[in-house]
Amino acid sequence: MEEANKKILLVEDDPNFGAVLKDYLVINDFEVTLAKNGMEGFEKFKKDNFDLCILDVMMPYKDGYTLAREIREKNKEVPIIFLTAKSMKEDVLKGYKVGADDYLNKPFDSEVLLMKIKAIIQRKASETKTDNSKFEFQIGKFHLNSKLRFLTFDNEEPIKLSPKENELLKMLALHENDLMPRELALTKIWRDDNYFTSRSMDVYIAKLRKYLKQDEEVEILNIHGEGFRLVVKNKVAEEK
Amino acid sequence: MEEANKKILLVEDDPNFGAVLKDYLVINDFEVTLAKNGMEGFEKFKKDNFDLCILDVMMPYKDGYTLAREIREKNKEVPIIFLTAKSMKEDVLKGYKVGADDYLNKPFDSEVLLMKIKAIIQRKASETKTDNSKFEFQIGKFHLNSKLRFLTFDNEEPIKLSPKENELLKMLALHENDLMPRELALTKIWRDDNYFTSRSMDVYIAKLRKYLKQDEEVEILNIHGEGFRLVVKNKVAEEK
DNA sequence: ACGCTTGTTAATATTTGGTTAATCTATTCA
DNA sequence: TGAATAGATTAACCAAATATTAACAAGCGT
Repeated sequence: MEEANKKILLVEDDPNFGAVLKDYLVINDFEVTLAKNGMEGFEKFKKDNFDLCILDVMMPYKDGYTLAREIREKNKEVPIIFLTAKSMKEDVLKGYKVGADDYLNKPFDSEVLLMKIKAIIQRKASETKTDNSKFEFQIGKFHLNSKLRFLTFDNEEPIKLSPKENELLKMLALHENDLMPRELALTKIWRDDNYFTSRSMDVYIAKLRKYLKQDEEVEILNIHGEGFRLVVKNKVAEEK
Repeated sequence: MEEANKKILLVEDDPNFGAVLKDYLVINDFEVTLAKNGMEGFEKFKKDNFDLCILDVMMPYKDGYTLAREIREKNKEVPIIFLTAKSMKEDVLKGYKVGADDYLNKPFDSEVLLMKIKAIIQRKASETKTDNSKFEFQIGKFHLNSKLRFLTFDNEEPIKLSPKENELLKMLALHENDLMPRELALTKIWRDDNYFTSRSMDVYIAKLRKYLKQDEEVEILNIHGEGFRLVVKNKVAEEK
């Protein structure tokens, strides 16, 4: 996955402290949205997609717990860290009940916060990678299941695909009727772009063509010097 | 889901404190294994399947961080909480680097610990899809009762399955017609993923195939480099 | 100690996957 | 138009993964 900067929603009523903390996080490559109370925090939360929320507990209008509960209603996944000046037991317990991921007493060490943030975000990331997103494709009369590495034509016996065949066909399918740059497949699938991997890729293109020639409507065209194009007749490149 | 008691590995060198904490957790319906140093902790960890590890940082022979690192090598999922007397920043950072889920300074409030435990275990529970409750499966013309470890075909004499045969077949059945990753079975059933356990698993796959070949409709396919797939013909992988 | 079950390791065969080579065709551009 | 470069296709080859059977070791109840 592309390592876009992680977005953090920071809700803190003390403008000085808020600004300092925001700067610190920005310096550490996070994209930070600062809200100065619970109300504003919730509005901003609804308008964007955050990877993490850091909420001050004591705030006017709407305290951190209430905000956390509202956020949880919208999103049961997003990690929440509470900041509090008090270290009262009741508060800590309340925080965990609302579904906090962590808890930090002020004053706290900024490096510790940073570490917690990284730990939490990394944990989420490792959970998300079990996300197999899209793995089924219709290619003319063919059906590709790239998780099971099967290519099925009509009701015939499925063709077993090797990992490379599978990934290459999947990548072509993802660019159906559009250019699939050679370099893309080489860097993503072969993890190296040189003369030999390029020859290897040609071999795989040939294999795929052999499979696909059962269907008149489907073919892999070469775009000289650029890459390949999986053509499915009577269909046009679709936007996403 | 069956609320089996959650298993906690508690590693604490102070025998008094360890015993008290263990009792407290047992009273709160956890199943606690107490180890009095890092060595013992690791041995016990390898022998069982824990839902959570609570590690004291300062211990003779093998400190908490080292132990945590070893545990992480075996299992990247299990939550780890550190206990420490010191509240040195370096220690906290070190803990997070090793992959801690939380951090608690002694003396701490036992209720807070309990809350953290519950929060962490709940989080894991909602992530994991390892369904522990189901124990009866229809596999083509076979019926598997994984509690009694019986595999029945038609009205023939039931086949007794060994624990490993049973768990492996169950795991395949849970993924019927879908990929059952090799690594999943190895980490869950064999608790270790290396060359030898992998060979061992192959042996068990062969045994299961022998049992299953009575039914034409059922077979275990290999997906090279990925895992296995229990195929039941005239059925399709179901979405959830 | 004996037999039985269970699981691991070994030994060996087989299959699969991927790269490279060899040869041939197509495209580009000077 | 004819090198030079890019792509196509088939086959040879090697390494890694899997299959299968057998030998072996540990644990356990009798």
